[in-house]
Parts: sequence; C-alpha cells; structure tokens
Amino acid sequence: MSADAEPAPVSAKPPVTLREVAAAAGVSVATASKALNGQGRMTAETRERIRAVAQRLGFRPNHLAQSLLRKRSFTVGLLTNDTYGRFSLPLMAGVSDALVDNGVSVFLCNVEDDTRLGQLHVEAMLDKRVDGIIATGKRIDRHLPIDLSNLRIPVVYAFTQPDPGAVGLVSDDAGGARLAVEHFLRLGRRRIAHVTGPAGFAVVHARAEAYREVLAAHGLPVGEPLLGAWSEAWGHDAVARLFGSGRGREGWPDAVFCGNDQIARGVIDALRERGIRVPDDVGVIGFDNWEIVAEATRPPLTSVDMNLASLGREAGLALLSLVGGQPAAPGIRKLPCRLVVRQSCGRPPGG
Amino acid sequence: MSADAEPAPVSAKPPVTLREVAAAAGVSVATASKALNGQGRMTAETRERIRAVAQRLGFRPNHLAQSLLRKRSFTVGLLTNDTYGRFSLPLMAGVSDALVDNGVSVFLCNVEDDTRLGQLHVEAMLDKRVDGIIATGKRIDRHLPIDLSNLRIPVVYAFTQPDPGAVGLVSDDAGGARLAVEHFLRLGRRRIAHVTGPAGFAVVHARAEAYREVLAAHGLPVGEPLLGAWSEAWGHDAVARLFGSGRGREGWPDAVFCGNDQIARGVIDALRERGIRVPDDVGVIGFDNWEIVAEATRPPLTSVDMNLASLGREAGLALLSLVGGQPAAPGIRKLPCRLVVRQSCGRPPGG
DNA sequence: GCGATAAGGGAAAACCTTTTCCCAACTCAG
DNA sequence: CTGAGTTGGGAAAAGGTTTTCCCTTATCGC
Repeated sequence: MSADAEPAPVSAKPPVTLREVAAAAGVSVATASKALNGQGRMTAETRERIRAVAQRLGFRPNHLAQSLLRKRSFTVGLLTNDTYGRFSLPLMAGVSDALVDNGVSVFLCNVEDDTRLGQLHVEAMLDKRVDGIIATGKRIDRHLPIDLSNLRIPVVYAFTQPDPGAVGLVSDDAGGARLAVEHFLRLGRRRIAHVTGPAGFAVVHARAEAYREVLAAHGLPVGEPLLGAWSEAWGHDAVARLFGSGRGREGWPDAVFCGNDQIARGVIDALRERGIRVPDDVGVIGFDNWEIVAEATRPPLTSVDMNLASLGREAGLALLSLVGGQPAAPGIRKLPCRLVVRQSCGRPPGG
Repeated sequence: MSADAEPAPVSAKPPVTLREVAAAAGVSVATASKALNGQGRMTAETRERIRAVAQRLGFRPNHLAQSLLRKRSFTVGLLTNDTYGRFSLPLMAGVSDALVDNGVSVFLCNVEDDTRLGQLHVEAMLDKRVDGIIATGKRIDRHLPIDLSNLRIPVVYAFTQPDPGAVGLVSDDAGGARLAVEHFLRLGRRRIAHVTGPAGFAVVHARAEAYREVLAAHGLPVGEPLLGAWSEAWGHDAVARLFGSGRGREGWPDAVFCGNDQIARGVIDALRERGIRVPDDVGVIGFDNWEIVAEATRPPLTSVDMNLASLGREAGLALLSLVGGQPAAPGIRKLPCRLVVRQSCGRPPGG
C-alpha cells in the first residue's frame, strides 16, 4: 500500500452536481443555487457555508443544463475556408480573444471549399444551439460556399463577402493603399509604380484606384498599375518591365508599391540582382505585413498591415451585440489598415 | 404590399421541439422520439408518418438536451499556443476533419503562452462538458503552460510535449532526416552538409543524430552539423562558412540538408549569388515543406513534410477512442514524415 | 368464448440547473 | 394577544430529449 503518490485513477467519476452540494450543506438545491448565484434571501452565514461546501467539493455548474434553460449556449461557430492561409489564423485568434473574455467559446469549422462539408458544419452548429456564427474567408470578394441567409441566428461576416443585408467587416484596402502611397510622397518619392495581383480580385482594383487617386491629387503622373500574380516570380518579372532597357534610367520609378509581400520580395530580390539599391534608389512597400516574409527581405520590408486580429475582435464583438439583441447596422464596415515601417522605403529626406 | 420577396423576418422564433412534432403527428413525445431514432416497436406506417411530420416541421434534436442525458457532449477542446505559426493550421484542420466526420465539434482555444488564459479556457471547456481535450503546440519539446494531468477527461497531445503517462503524437524527425539524407545518397551525393536551427531545440539534435547515423552507416565522412537560427539569414551565413575561401573547391559539399525551409531558402539564394548552381553543383533539401516558401525558391525546394494534417487526424481519432473507453497505450507515438521531391536536389544519375 | 401472448403506444423519470411561487416562523406594533 | 409584515428557505416547474416500464388492445389457439 504505497501511501505516497496517489496515482490519480483514470476512472471518469462523474462531476459534482448541485444536488450533492446541497445535500452536503444540508439545504435544498434551490437554496444552493441561489447561494452560489447571489440570488434569493438567506443569512450571510448560510450563503457562506454553501459556498464553502461547493468550493470544497469542486463544484462547477454544468453549462449544458444552464444553456438548456437559458436558451443560450454561450457558444458561437467560426466558419473558415482558409485552411492553410496566413489570413485566418490572426483573424481566428482575434475572434477567440474577444469572445473568451465574454465567456463565449468558439467552435472551429473548417469547411474548405466544400459545400457539403459546410452544410454539415452548419447543421452541427445549429444542433448544438450556437448563439451565432462568424463566417470567415480568404478573400473579401468571394462568398463561402454555404448559404447562411435564413438561419434564425445572427451571422457576422469577417474578411469574406457578406450576404446582402448582413453585417460584414473587411479591411479598408483603399485606405491601406493610400497609407503606402502617401508615405512614399512624404519621403519625397515622385515616380511611384504599383505592382499587384490578378485582375480577378476586387482588392486589386480597390488598391489600384486609391493609388491613382492619391497621385492625381498631388498632380503627379499616374502610371498604369501592373497586374499579375500574387507571387515572387511576378515581382521579378515586373521589375524587368519597369526597369528594362526600353526606358531610360530617368524613366525608372523611385518607388514600388506592391500588392502583397511576396511580390515585394520578388521585386526587392530582382532589384538587387540588377544592382539597384533599396531603399536608396528605389523604395518598396508591400501589403499584408506577413512578418516572416517582411522580416526576411533585405532590407526588411515596410508593409501595410490589415489588422486582422482587430478585425477578428471586432467581428466577435459585433456578433455578441447582435446575440444580445442590439440591432446592428447592416452593410460592410471597413476597418483601417496601418503601415508598419521597416527599412525598404527609406527615411525622410530631412531625417 | 409587395407580395413577392418575403423579407424573412429576423425574428428569432424558437426551434421546433420534439413535443411539437409529437403533437402534430398525434402521438406522445416518447413515441416520436422512438420513431425518429429507430427504437421501440410501432407500425411502419406510424414511424413514417412521424418522420414525415418531423421533416416537414424542420425538426432538429437539441443537442444540449441530448448531451445532458447521455453525459457526452460530442465536443472536444483544441488547445494551441501557436497563434501565428504555420504548424497549427494544418494540424487543426486535420483534427477538425477527423472529428466532424464522427459528429464531434471542436472548440478552438488559443492560449498564447499565458497560463491564466489557458486556465480560463480549460475551465470553460470543463464547464461545457467537453468529452476530451487535444493539446497542440509549436514545439515538440515544450509543454503548454497549463496543467492537464488530473482532468478526469482524456487528453491527447499532438506536436507538443506530453505529460508523463499521457498519449502523445509527434512527427518522426529522425525518420524525416533519414529520408532526406538517403535521398541524397541515392542521387550520388557524397559530401552532405547539415545546416540547422539552434541547439535549444530537441528536433535539432534528433535530426542531426539521424544525419550522422546515415552517413556513418554508409561509411561516409560525417561533417559537423552547423547550428544557428531558423532564418534565411543563417542560411546565407552558413553558405559563407561551407563554401568560403578557406576550403578548396573539392572540399565543398555537394548537398546541403537544411533544418527548415527558410534556412534552405537562404542557402539557395546565397549559392546563386556565389554562382554555384542548384541542383547541378549542390543539392538542397529543406524541412517542413512550407509550400509557399518551397515553391518560391529557385529552383523549387525539395523538402521533408511532417504530415501535420495526418498527425492532427490521428490525434483526433486517438482522442475519440479514448473517449469511447478504449485504453490507449500511453507514451509518444512518432508519425512518419514524407519527402516531397521538387527540383532543388537533382535527378538520379541514370534518370 | 376464454385465456395467453404479442403488438403498439404512452406515462414518467432522469439528466442538472434556475426561477417563481409559496410556506412557516419570527418580529413588532398596537 | 392578534394581525401584519418580514425573513429564511423549500417545492415544483421548466428546458428538450431518451429510456424504462407499464397499459391497453388485438390476435390466436383451443
């Protein structure tokens, strides 16, 4: 009989119930419940005694029973189709953070791009009586492959295209682009090129339009944005076009605003291979602030951050207030980006 | 009064209950329950009628009520501290896949490295009566900052250090390293270097040891692995050391096995800058198979894949069988890696 | 036509907690 | 000492489902 090191039997003995607490304290379950919840009337002594017993027994109320009664599960579903992407993780973390602070747990639903799988998840959520659903994607301009429009529970869309009449939160891509271009202008750059992704993406146009507007507003010549792919390789190719032998050296840009960090990486590498110095000859700014890329470029990349964690947090809070019965203004709300300045864009002339 | 386009009032009218189905079908709730679950005895006609009514009313059983009764919530918690990492996402997707197919939903718990937050999440899970917990991390050789050892519900550890006596699943890093080195040997490479991460990581030693063993087993000279950081920059530096002027050209390695894909990227870039051709002069293999990096290197990078999605799937299934009462052998189970061959290692001499 | 058996279906308890309503006992003023 | 008011605490219903046990009715053999 080894008296030490009680080996904590794996036996799943059932959790302590309120009934047991009440019995141990010599009161009814009703009184026990009221004591623990600060409800009802009783002597302070009784209340304390019940609390002490509950504490000693390690009582924890069964949320399933509570939910059944309250018709509120304090649980929401988080749908995403971005399995491998870098967008969903910070977003999900933001959602989770905002909600756990409010006692709400989050069901993770990875739906890929599979309608059947999505249906499966949504039905599971509904059966589990989630209080609401957050739909998340990898593109602002695409729907998830699931219909969430007649769900009788609130739905918030974050970083994905919302249903008409629903509430959606996305990044302000135009604003982010303005941030980048205006920063270049403050640094004294004047011939600013824009190398970005494929025409099929709405953000490509939103950012390109903002780029044009800022330049036009400053009376500067507006180059035609170069549309391509979201890849390093395209960044290389774009440099070949912008800095090719066809143009004179004085026709070269002194800044390149890139549609994402991978393009920027390609641009920077290609410039170095051509002996063009970054940031001395040409400044570069990326988009997404994907740290692991932005910090590995030489020099480290200034980039527009979409604040996805905040976006997630806001989405969580928006859903919470919807669940609480507050009517939220439907429509798309754009959340500001921020510029994370590293060394690829250069310092201000005076500094 | 527009008669078309009924605007689907947002009113949250409560879901249909079994009682309503029973009433509509003119039977008792008991009979209705049995009809829908294929239990009890009744005429096929009755059963069908009840099913039809349930269908028509859109009845879906309330899982909270079911869980309360069955003492099983068909829900598990997924703890992770890898908020921004590339490891957790495929792992989580694998877990989620394996479980949703079994009707089990997954609570996402992002605990950062914060003990308080972890405690909060674990208690929330316990209160919600999860059937089990999967603990996930970003390092095999580190604990999560939470104690899960006396939890009365099963716990499975995936890609993080398990508690003693618990069941844990990790990648077989030594096996992965062998895969890489043996592939080089098959390709006829003989002077194989190893550039890897910091000494503080257990995987660094596991992989280095396997690297040594394979070379020794083939009677080849074993170079000392170069330990550094998990970064591109270290890859650059390592090339400077391996291919520096100190050694004669014939002392140069003809292959470099890298501890991760970022190091490999740095190595490849540095080799190109030195005019050394990959894979003709030197083959390179990475680790992690981080596609977005592996496919952007020039040439695309051969890399060891840890099969994290499978790992997640296995972890989910292991937890499920534990929850089902099957006693699982405690201890660490290592799951094999696989080599994803691209173009950075060269083709076999004959091919 | 009678007893036995099977078939079809229902009543009620159970899961755990919260909340409303109620009851008994006590206090206090008159 | 009586009536009103207050205090402390309990009984019971509610929430939705499953399951056990029981009851009624029909069927069948003789």
